[in-house]
Formats: sequence, C-alpha cells, structure tokens
Amino acid sequence: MKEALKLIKRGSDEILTESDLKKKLESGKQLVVKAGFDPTAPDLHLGHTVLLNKLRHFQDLGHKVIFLIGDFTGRIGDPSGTNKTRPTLDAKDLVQNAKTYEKQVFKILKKDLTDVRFNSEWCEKLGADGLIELASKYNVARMLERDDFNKRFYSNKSIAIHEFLYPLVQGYDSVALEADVECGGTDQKFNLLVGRELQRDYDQEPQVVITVPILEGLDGAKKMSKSLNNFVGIDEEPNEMFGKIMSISDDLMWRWFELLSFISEVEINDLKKQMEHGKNPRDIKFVLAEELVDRFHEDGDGEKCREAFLNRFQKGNMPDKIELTEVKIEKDTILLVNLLKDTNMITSISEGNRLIKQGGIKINSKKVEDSKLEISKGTEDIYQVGKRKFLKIKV
RNA sequence: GGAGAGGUGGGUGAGUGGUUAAUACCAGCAGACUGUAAAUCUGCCGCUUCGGCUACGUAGGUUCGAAUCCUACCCUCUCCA
Repeated sequence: MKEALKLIKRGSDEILTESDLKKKLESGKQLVVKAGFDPTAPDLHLGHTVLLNKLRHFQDLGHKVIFLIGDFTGRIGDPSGTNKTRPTLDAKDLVQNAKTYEKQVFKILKKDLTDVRFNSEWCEKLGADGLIELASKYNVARMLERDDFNKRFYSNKSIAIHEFLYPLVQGYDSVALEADVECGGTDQKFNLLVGRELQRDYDQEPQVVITVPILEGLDGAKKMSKSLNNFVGIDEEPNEMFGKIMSISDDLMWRWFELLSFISEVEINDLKKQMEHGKNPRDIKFVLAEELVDRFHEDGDGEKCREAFLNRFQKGNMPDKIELTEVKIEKDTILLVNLLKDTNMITSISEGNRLIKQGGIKINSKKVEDSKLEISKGTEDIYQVGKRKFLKIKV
C-alpha cells in the first residue's frame, strides 16, 4: 500500500485529496482512471508522456485506464490557458486525429488495461435537455473563479458562452464513466475539479484528482506543443529524436530528467554532482537521450544514436546511412540550386543562394563557392545542406 | 441600435505620401567557436530565368509616386444602450 502510494506520488504535482486516494486504493477494487486528450494535436509527444507515465503507474498496480478522446469537447475547444476563444474543429478532422492517437498510446500503456473511449458517445445522447440540466448544476460566479476566465472577464476580453460548457462536459465525462481518478496537467486543475463536484451532484463518490507538471518544450520556455513546434514526437525516427533531445539547453536537461526519466532521484542527484565536478554536460544529456530513445524504439537504439551523433558532430563524419534519390533531367546539366530545390533540400532558390554565400552547402564534403555551379548528368554525389541534411543524389 | 479603435512579413510590433522588401524584438537558418544540434559571437532571414516580380485585411479610387490619403466591403476589439 505504501509502495503504491509512493509510486503514484512520484512526479505528481497535486493529489486532491490524498486521503480519498488512500481510501480508494485500500478498497481493493480495480479503479477506473481517466485522462482526457484533446484531439486537435494527435501526434503524441514527450509532453503527453508525463501524463501517460502516470497512467501507466496505475496500470502497473492493476487498475484500468480510460484513454478518453475528447472528440465532443474538441468541438468546443479547451479555453484553458488561452486568452482568446479557440476556433472549433470539424468532425472529419477529429476522427482522423483520434486514429493517430490510438496508434501511439500503446507505446506506453498496457493494451489489456486500457479502454479508448470517445466522449461523443454519451455527450451526443445528452441532448438539449441534458445539457440544460448539466448547466444548471454549476454557476457563473464559480466559473469566473477560474483564473483564465477571470482574467479575460476583467480585462474585457470575450468569453464565448460555449466555453463555459467545456469544463462541464469534461466533468460530465467523469460522471458517465464513474471515474475513480482523473489525471491531467496542472493547467487542467479547474476542469478536473469540476468533475469532482458534478459527481457529487449526481450522487457518485467524487473522483480523486491528480495533476502532473507541464513539460517545457525544446525552447525551454513554453509548454511543449505541436503548434509551437517545440516538441519531440514519440513516433519520431530515433536519430531525429536523439538529436532533438541533445539540442535542449543544459539547464532544461534537468527538468526533463525530473519529468521524463525513470531513473531514481538519487541517481539524478549523482549526475548533477558529476557535472559540478567537471563532467561534460553533453555526456549527461546522452544518458537522458539514450533512455528516451530506448523507451520509444528498440532497446539499444539509444546507444547506436549516441555513436552516430558522436561520429557525425565530433569527428565531422557523414552519417552511415544516407538516402539515395535519383533525379532525371532533360538537359546535360542542372543548376545546383535547382537540383537541391527539386529534392526538397531547400525551399527556394533564394535560400540556396544564401546558403552558398554563407558556406552552408557541401558536395562530397567540399564547400560549394560558386552559386552558378552546374551538375552534369551521370554523376552521383553526396550533398549536404547545413549540418544536418544529407542526401545522395544521382543525376 | 449609437460612438470609437484596429487589421503590417512565422509571431510580437514600429512605420502615417517618396533612397521602405518595409525599424525593433522573438523564432528560424548558416558560419565560427565548443568534448553538445547547450551557451556565446557573427552573418542571413519574400520570390526570381538576377531583367525584375509580388507584398502591409479585400476591392476599387486619388497621385508622377501609397502600407501611409479617399470610398465600399469583410473581420476583430472597446465603450454606451
């Protein structure tokens, strides 16, 4: 019991309330643990995994997880943390996005202890009557207690009426599922708590709310999200994933260790000490990058990535595997910039000319200096754009 | 319904008739440096057949010349009712 509680507490921000949780755990029954996902950004990234790991902990203790895709709430758009009304989404996109989710979650969750559900299932049945009844259970004053609504309200920014529906519907999900526990990011705290109160109104035992910290993205400042393009997707190619993790700042690395790594606190502190004693932060970042690559790919991939990384950046060698593309041309020669544009190595001719001027393009490791260089038919060379883009092109 | 403010390059945001492809910051990219794709420094940062072309909500208009003035329309926001 103590162990179970400890496991759940690790990495959690708040547990509301801990005594309720204890009671539920002690009851011995299999708990229903719910977490909702907004289907607007279907590719799971490391930010989501903080929460998923928490769900996994419950599964390791034998409890059931409901991976709830908020396809209905998605049409509302979560007002959390935004200062303006979000646009609504159309149904077709939602379905597509949801499928992508399903494909990815089982990298972390156990299939046999996971139910993937959609909240349109019960929300659509609710109808206008149900919605009115639901809306009657809560009041505007309490809605306005919520920080983001409050700020918007007092700074005269618009709050659309339907945005009040979001927390209510999310709370209703807990009622419909008779959830014992709901997990979410700290920014979800209000929504999660509404669930607790609604369950009471519907004569259910209120769920325990567990919040987990929000992971900062690659920039080290903003919440990891797809729209900010500061994310590491769990589906990403190993070397790409490894590289992205290596690109985070040395400061951010510790935050990621804390939220993403499974190694113990003691070990993390030990690594910190090692760095203070002069160990290269890069090598410590390797530990993190390897662990994460291993987790989402095959065991041992992390090590391979590290070798490739060292090989490429320390020794300046080319990567082992370079993709080969064949380009057919009509004339005997083709302008280098055109060739690169045709193969998507660059996005425009102007960009190519710029890169050449700056010494950012190489052919077989030789810097290109002539922006009018022609490549003739029948050649096969390795082209490099910047440090990271390589392509073998056969003309 | 009435009054007013505003819509500028990926983002924030200057610019109010002419060396303005458009200040600045952020992001992005490249180079240097580094045991890291950290940090730091420097440069670049619309497209182009290098002649030009296309750009400041949309459509017209005034002018030798407009992001800047006028008209209409669309959108966002605020105040009053």
